[in-house]
Amino acid sequence: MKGKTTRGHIVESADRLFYQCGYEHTSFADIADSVQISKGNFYYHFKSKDEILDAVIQARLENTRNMLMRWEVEGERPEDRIKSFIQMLIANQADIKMYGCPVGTLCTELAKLNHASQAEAIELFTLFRTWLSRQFALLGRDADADELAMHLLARSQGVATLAQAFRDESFIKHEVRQMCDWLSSQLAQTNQEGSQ
Amino acid sequence: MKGKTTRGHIVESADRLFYQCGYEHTSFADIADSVQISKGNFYYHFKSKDEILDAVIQARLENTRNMLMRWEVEGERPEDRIKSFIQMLIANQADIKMYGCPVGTLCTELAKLNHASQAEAIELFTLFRTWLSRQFALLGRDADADELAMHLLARSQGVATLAQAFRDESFIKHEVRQMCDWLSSQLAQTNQEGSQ
DNA sequence: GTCTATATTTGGATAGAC
DNA sequence: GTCTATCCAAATATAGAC
Repeated sequence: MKGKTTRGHIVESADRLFYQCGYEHTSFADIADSVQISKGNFYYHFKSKDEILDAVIQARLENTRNMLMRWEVEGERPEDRIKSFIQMLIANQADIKMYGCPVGTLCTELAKLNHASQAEAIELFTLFRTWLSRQFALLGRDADADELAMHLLARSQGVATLAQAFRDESFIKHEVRQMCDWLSSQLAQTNQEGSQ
Repeated sequence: MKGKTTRGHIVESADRLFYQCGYEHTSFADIADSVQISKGNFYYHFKSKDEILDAVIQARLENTRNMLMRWEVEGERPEDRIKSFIQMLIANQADIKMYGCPVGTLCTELAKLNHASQAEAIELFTLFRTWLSRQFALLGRDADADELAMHLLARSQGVATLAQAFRDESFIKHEVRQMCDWLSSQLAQTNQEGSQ
């Protein structure tokens, strides 16, 4: 969709390069090469590198919102939807093994740069956080829904960081199983409390 | 100790700046300013920026080895020593909130740069991994000692990443309590199996 | 809208005086 | 061992032709 216009191509390539090589390490020349346009043409579409970053983050936000809506529709019960989140680690394991989590690594980098778009990047985390929190609330865990959401987010971040450091996909699979077990135990706990 | 010589000062300042601002984003000028020497003097002590990074990683490796040996001496039982690891998140919570985990963020950055010193940085993770694994083995969990070690490492990485993104120290405290609970449940499981 | 050419700045690195 | 001066390459950004 986005890829049809030159601007769309730029955002698409920048998105991938920022993920694979980092924001600061990716130069205009890299993006220009990738999109097959001249460096000069660039500035017709964006005033600065920061503007490209903004566009990339906005695109990621939109993609994430769409994905969460899809999960919401496709998953019958809240626990099925939470499983969609956990399974994302499996679906993207090849990329995660090579480049880590696109959200976590971007937030980490922007924090060190003290970059103006930090807040926007963190909003990516917030999308998952509030969505997961809502699913847990639907399961009757209103009281600690946000804590459960943050716990699950943290688990997936840790898995991504170590899977990348040790270049280990089997670790992802192993931890995903444990996260599913954890979810089941939380459901059991919920049902137990609900029946009291 | 290291801080007495100019070389030591450079490594010390570079270590802090690499942690707070990232390796690539930290320039020679930044380090020179911090150490209060001229940029030229620099090259008497190191041939390149990469060499400084190597020195920083070696210093961190040594500091980590010393810390692990200290924990080994100070902690009576293996579970006490593992608690030392978990408590590290509390001891360093102010820094973690601002800059994340020094090991995780360095490994993540070097991976994106595809930097030659990646392997050395990952060795920092390996130190914790093998040390934790040994503690779990001492608890009689030889079979899954490494998995337990990786699980704990991942948990702490995830906590650091999210605590930094959301600038939230209370999240660290909350998750540390849960990690201690998890450790207790693992000990219970171990004792149960041991008595069968 | 896209190109080439170029200005400007920064950062890593060297030379040589002291 | 430390300094100043300088070189060189890379990266962001601009100007202006087509």
